[in-house]
Parts: sequence; C-alpha cells; structure tokens
Amino acid sequence: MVDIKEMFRSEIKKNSVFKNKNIVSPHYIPDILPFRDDQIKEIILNLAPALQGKKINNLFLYGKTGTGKTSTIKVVLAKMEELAKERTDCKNIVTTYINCRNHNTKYRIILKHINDLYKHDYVGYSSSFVYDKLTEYVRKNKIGLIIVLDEIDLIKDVDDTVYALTRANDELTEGSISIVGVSNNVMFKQKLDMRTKSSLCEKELVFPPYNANELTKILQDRVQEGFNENCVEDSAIGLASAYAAQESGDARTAILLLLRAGEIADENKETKITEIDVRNAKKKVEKDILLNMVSTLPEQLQYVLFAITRLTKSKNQTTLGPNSEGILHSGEVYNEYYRIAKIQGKSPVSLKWFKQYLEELELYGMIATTISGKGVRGTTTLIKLGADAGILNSILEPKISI
DNA sequence: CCTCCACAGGAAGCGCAGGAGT
DNA sequence: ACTCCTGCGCTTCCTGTGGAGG
Repeated sequence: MVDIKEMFRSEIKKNSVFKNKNIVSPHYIPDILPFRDDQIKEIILNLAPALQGKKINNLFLYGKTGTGKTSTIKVVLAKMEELAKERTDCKNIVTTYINCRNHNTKYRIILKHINDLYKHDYVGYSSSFVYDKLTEYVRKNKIGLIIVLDEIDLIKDVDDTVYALTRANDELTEGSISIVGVSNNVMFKQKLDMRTKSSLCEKELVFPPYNANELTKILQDRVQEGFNENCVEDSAIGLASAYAAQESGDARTAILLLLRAGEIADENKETKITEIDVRNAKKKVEKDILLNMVSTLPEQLQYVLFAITRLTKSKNQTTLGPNSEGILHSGEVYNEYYRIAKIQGKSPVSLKWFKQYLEELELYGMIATTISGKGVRGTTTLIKLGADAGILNSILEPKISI
C-alpha cells in the first residue's frame, strides 16, 4: 500500500527547475514589455487626451498571435486607470476588456458591460434597454469609457456593434466611449462596412512579429523570474527562440516551449534544461497543436487527411528512392478516401468536392499541393503532407478504426 | 500527329436549414 | 404561424489541358 500523503509531500518538496511556474505560463502578463516602446508611445499619444476629458480616437491594433497586442494594451490601460485615480486633475477613466470569442454579438458585449459596471445581473432585458443603461452609466458618472474588444473579428455583427458604440458619443454630453479593437486577422478590415472602417481604424497600430534576438531577450527575462538560478542552459533559450522565430515570431510559442521543456526536465529529474529538452518539448507542442487541429476538423476532412497519411506512410515504407518523398496524386488519394468513408459507413463526397476539401486542408497548412508538370500523365494535383505522417497517424488511427 | 487518359475547374442547380418578413 | 428568401454544402455536367503512348 502506497502512502498517498507521503507521495504528495515529496511531490511538493521535489526539486524543480521552476521558481515560479506562473511566470512561464503563456497567459502571464509581464509588467515590462520589451521591444514594444513605439507601440506603447503611440497608444499613450492617442489615449492621453481622455485624461483631460477629451474625446479620443478609436484605436485598432493588428498583429499575429503572440506579438504582445493584448499584453501591451492591458498594461497601458491599467496604468492609465491607476493614474486617473491618483490625480484629482484627471478625469475618471474606466477601461474594460472583453474577449469577443466569448461575447460575440453586440447585445452580449453591451450586456456584459452593464453587468460589470452596475455589478448587477440584467438578464432578459431588451437590446435597447441595455444600450440605454450603458450610456446612462457613462453620462451619470462622467467617465471616459475605453472598451477593448479583443479578437474583434469574431463578433458576428461587428458593423452594428461599432456603430452603436461610436454613435453613443453623439448622445452623450458628458463622458465618452472609445473602442480599442484588437485582431490578428489580416482580412478582417476588408470585411468591414466603409463607415465602420473609418471610425474604428481612426488610428491603426501594427505589432510586428519578434525576431530571434528579441525572443531570446524576452525568454531571458522570463527565465530569470520563472526558473531557479542556473537551471536553463543558454543554448536551450537560443534554440527555443530560434524555433519560434522561424515559425511565426510568436512569443507565446517560445515561452510555451520553455514551459514544456521545464516539465520534461522535472519529469526526468534533471537539474538543468538542455537543448534536448527543448527539442522534445517542440515535438510535444507540435503534437498538441496537431491534435487540437485535427479534432476540430469535420469528419469528412479527417477521412481525407487519414487517407493522405496512410498512403504517405505506406509509400515511405515501400519506395526507398529519395525522389518519391511521399508525393501523392489526387486520384489515388481520392480512391483511398472513398474506401475509408465506405468502411466508416459514410457516403463519400464527389471528386469535385473532394478537391474543395484538399484546398481547405492546404489552407490549414496540413498539406501542400501543386499542379503536376512533366513526368505525370495529364494534369493532377500533387499532394504532400505538411506534418509528420507518424504523428498524424497516431492521432487519427484511434479515431477512425479500419 | 492523333487519341486517350487523368484529371482541372467553371457553371448551374438541388435540397436543406435558418432567418427575415408579414 | 406562415411563407419567402438566402446561404451553404454538395452534385452533375461540361469544357479545357497537357503529357503519354501508339
């Protein structure tokens, strides 16, 4: 019989490379944001007039994931709110942050605001009621309300939302409402109504991806606070930032790599995180991401992907020539897909639509396709798996039993 | 050179679901 | 409550296209 209490005790006491694991979590927001001085300056320049009770421009922040958009705006707004409270010569500033993944309609966004501001649950009220409640709060308290809409591209009725919130200013004689839109979707702006575009994007800020050197510095900062002294080899930091820079310049990925590497080191009872741990962490992270992507894929797309992985695997085993490199023709993949779908008791889609699926998979970056040239009869789409066939197969095989 | 193969890719249309209008 | 409309996912049909093979 094991002593469970004792196991817990030793688990807590156990030597770990981590000093404070929270700091290495991808959700942690540091106080100091390196390499974002320009953006911070711009934001301050645009928001400062609000402290004097003036109406400010709406802001639009754009940049890929992990470029510090959310952290930057959160930190700047927190300081701004603090300052406004400290000084009597400043107007009252209230800032709110909403992730539009969870609140994805005009109604839900406004409702969330009045619930938070009044600290009362307004359930089941009409959309005009909640809107009036919001403007009333701003007017009565004479506040400058700054609303951050993170992942703004996920709002279903963006045009309506932005219009309603900016129009509120026309009705307000005291106080004001401003919007900070945050998005990582390049195409988002194109979808907007002309009026919305001009009012939302009064001031636009771009957050560029970090390069390898910048990522290294960011990681070093985190390592100092999050890990115990001398527990992370410099080369491990270098490798993690190189990996992340290569892929997207995404700080979150870089930090996640270190976190996982740390967990691996702890598991193996190592005292130091090495390059090998980072390399293993990368494999683990990759698999997690793939698993996530694959499981959200529609059933039919999973079959197509499974067909490609199976054929790629069998090709790798039979042909030894380096020229083959697991390149498949759309015809053979379609046949395999057809077979798999039949076995699953599902009706396969037509060849035409199958090609549509291929396009979708390419969009997700899971495969690469080209139109055939010489050496192949006629014109065919050549398909190459973008991810590791072995990993994908291990994910898909349990899901689709053959 | 011609024909055939193995597809590509556009156009039209179908059935269904969900939302808007009345 | 009802119809009407629209968008989505998909099929069917049709017209290329370009190398392989006779």
